[in-house]
Amino acid sequence: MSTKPAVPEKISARERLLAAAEELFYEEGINTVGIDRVIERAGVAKASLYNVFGSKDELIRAYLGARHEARKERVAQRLARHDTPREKILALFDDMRETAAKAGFRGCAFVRASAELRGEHSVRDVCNESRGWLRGLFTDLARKAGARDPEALARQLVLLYDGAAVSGQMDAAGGAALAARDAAMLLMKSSGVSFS
Amino acid sequence: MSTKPAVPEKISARERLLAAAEELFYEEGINTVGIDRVIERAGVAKASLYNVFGSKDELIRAYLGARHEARKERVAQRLARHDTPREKILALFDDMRETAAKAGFRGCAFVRASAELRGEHSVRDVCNESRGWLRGLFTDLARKAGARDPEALARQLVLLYDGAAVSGQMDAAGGAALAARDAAMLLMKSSGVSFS
DNA sequence: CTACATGTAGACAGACCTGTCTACCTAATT
DNA sequence: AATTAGGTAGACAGGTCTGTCTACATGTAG
Repeated sequence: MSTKPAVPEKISARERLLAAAEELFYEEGINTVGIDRVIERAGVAKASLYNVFGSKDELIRAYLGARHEARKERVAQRLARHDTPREKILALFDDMRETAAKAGFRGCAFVRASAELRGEHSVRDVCNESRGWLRGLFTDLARKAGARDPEALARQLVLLYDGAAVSGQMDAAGGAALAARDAAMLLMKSSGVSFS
Repeated sequence: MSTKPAVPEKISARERLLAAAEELFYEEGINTVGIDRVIERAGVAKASLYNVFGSKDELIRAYLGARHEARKERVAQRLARHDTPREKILALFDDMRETAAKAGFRGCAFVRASAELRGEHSVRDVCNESRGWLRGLFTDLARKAGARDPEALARQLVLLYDGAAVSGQMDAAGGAALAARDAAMLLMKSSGVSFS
């Protein structure tokens, strides 16, 4: 292990490929976008893609995995800004509101990708991991918030969260995430979560 | 206008194509499935497809339009079984529960199709019509049920409805529509809908 | 009998897809 | 100085895609 350059200067082919895949796959769909367009936007040779990832499927998995990691990071930072579990739950809907308001929002990347897969597929594992993480997070927060039935409340909160993403993908009018936040407050109240 | 045969005996190429498109497009995606597989399953010549529909895009529009009409019909029949607006709203979630429980359920066909389109596309119009109809139906029922803010309640109910469809598409565990129904009851209660 | 609508079968064009391969280049480590 | 890791450029194979076209079959209306 010799000295590695502290500043790599050049962005590696892997990172440029992931960035290009992120833009193109999310915006236009994993089946619609071909390899050629990805390497063109990344400014990378085709051989590099196959050296690094081995196949398009693996590139898709890496793209979704990177999105999952990025969301975990972003959510963790946002949750750290709040103290009570109740506020943290609402913060998740605030995050969705900001995300869905951005230009180019097209809904949940995992739902979109899953819609394009035929039959069983290794890409589905990444989707399941992401969904499990989200549901677990809601369940954990619901329990800490003192909900009578944390699993049941979490399931309902996930419904609202997914619904807000779908509306952001399909409907021209915004505001779905805000409506979801309001509904989440009511459901928490009915579930016995105390109001500070 | 001469006498038309009362019993056509043979199913027209159009109907067989729509039936094949329904199965294949919904199950595997509109981009993934090629024309050749559709005409093979329909047992129809390629020229017939292009004589009747003119293009694959038009076939997709017809497929989604037929789904929209079928859902309107199915929902109308179910709503007719109930008297109060409150029960009719809950019946919509019962319908979703039954639909999502069927083998081969893959989520909302319009959301799935929309996820595969790149940029603006005439297929999106059919999706928007379907979503407008659903939201209008919820709004109408919410108003008749005496909700304080029918538009707001309808928006929340649509969130739950979409969320249930997403969960049915993505998650192995069922029961999402039932959770959505429970949440819908709570939201109605909070919105001032009287309990019979 | 004729004319027409509706259908079948399948070849074909032109484009795009994934994945492999050869040949070359550049910079850092040994 | 030599080696090696990582990258570029692009041709190529084999397949699939949409859409068009020709040629033929069948049944019904006038």
